[in-house]
Amino acid sequence: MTVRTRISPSPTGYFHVGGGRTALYNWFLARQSGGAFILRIEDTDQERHNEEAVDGIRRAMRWLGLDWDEEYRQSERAPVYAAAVDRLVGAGVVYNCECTRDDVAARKPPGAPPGYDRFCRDRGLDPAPGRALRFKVPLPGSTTVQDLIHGDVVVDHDNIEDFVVARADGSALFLLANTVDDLDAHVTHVVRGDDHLPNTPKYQLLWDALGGADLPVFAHLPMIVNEKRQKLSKRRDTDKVVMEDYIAEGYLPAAMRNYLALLGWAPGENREIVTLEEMVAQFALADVNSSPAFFDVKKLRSFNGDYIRALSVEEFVAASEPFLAAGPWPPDRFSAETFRAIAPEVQTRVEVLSQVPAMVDFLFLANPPVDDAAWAKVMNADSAAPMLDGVAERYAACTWDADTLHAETLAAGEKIGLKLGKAQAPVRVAVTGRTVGPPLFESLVVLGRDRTLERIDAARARLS
RNA sequence: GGUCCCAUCGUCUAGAGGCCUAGGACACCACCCUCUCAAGGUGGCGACACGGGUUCGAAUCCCGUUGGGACUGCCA
Repeated sequence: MTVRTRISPSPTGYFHVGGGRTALYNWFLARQSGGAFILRIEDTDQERHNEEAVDGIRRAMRWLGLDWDEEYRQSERAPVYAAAVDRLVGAGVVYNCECTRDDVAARKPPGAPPGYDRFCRDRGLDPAPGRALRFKVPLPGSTTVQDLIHGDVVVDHDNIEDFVVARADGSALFLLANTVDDLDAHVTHVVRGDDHLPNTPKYQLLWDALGGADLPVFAHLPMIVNEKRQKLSKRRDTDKVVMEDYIAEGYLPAAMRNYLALLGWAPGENREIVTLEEMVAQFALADVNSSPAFFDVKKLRSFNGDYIRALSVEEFVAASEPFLAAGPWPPDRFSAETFRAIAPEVQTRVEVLSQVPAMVDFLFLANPPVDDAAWAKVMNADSAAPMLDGVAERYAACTWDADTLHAETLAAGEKIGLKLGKAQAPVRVAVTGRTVGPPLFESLVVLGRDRTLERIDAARARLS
């Protein structure tokens, strides 16, 4: 039996990191077995879905490096669902219901549990406008979900309401469309968030009613949660949930993939940074945890830093390009060659690519802004002035390489009783505008003698 | 409220009854390296929710308690 897995996002907003992990696991399963991975856009709710989101899903999936073999849109499959509804009607497992939410609530004593009270179950209502179709949950009975992650979950039918299968206008609801699609597409593994676990008995009931043979294998993934241990949601956690935001911030797909894969699964042998190939080879649903995992952006950043440092300089330069293109300098002042010269120093100093421009802006801005706090901290007239005077004189005449600049700066500092650590600070602020940044002497080499001297003069003038 | 799920350092996890004095990673702290900041190196802090069983032996199995979460739409 060939493995067939699917990811079935609903295009109501941008692609979610939780969806990313679900997609990743499904993709692992398909790729490790030569099976198929299906993208199914669940847009049966015409009201809420939006087309831009569909593109966003595809973009995010491609960015993650997840390719799919088949793609479906539920909105294009209405006739298939209509046929399924007919089969259910024919089998006598559904009934028409005219109750509104308010009707049901009015019938119940205050404080009673919500859920449909099966009022219309035996009324034998004919189809008519305003009447939805409900599934007649077999009573008595119980359904067992055999879940690879949670084990056997048994639910008594008394606790399953007669859920709506088709709207009054005849259109299919999530549960029906979802089940029919899995049946039609011969999906073998349903791997999704465990927020769907309570739906699964209904899914199984429908599967049987539709004449499905072997059920798919189920694996309900633990939720990815926020610091309050609530499931990550677009509304509550907008700042950390949207995949596109991470793309924009300069995370590497490989780092995101690796981090996501580790949320609920571990490759073993105390290893964390693992290649895609290793993950595909070693991933197993049986090894997935059952408890929720906090989405820790700090750890993600750390992973990203690791991945950035593992890049070759050429790869780093290429990955930085879009962020450089959006830098705060006029485009004509940017030089790829200059960036390439300092790139190895930048590479060990950023955790996300969006930090790159600020590391090198002093090279491409005519007048880099001077940070006020930095200026206040190191530009005290007593030592800064003589220091700047000293290096100005020495830099004007010396050989322009890092070793010489290092020696000259050291000497200028010693002359006024400063160690290099203290001595370099005013020079750094004068030239780069900041107290921190890439190594000073390498930076000066790349900047060039003329501009270095100009900036030292300007700072010196401002000092007096 | 009802149903269901979950419970190892702050966080992600290793752990399938003796290998556990509970391992790794992120974060944090200290030190080393060092022109700043990083990176790198070394070390440190830090957990089996609680109570009962079962067993010669339990983080691991069972029951209960407590605590968290999901679901509870003619949304998906």
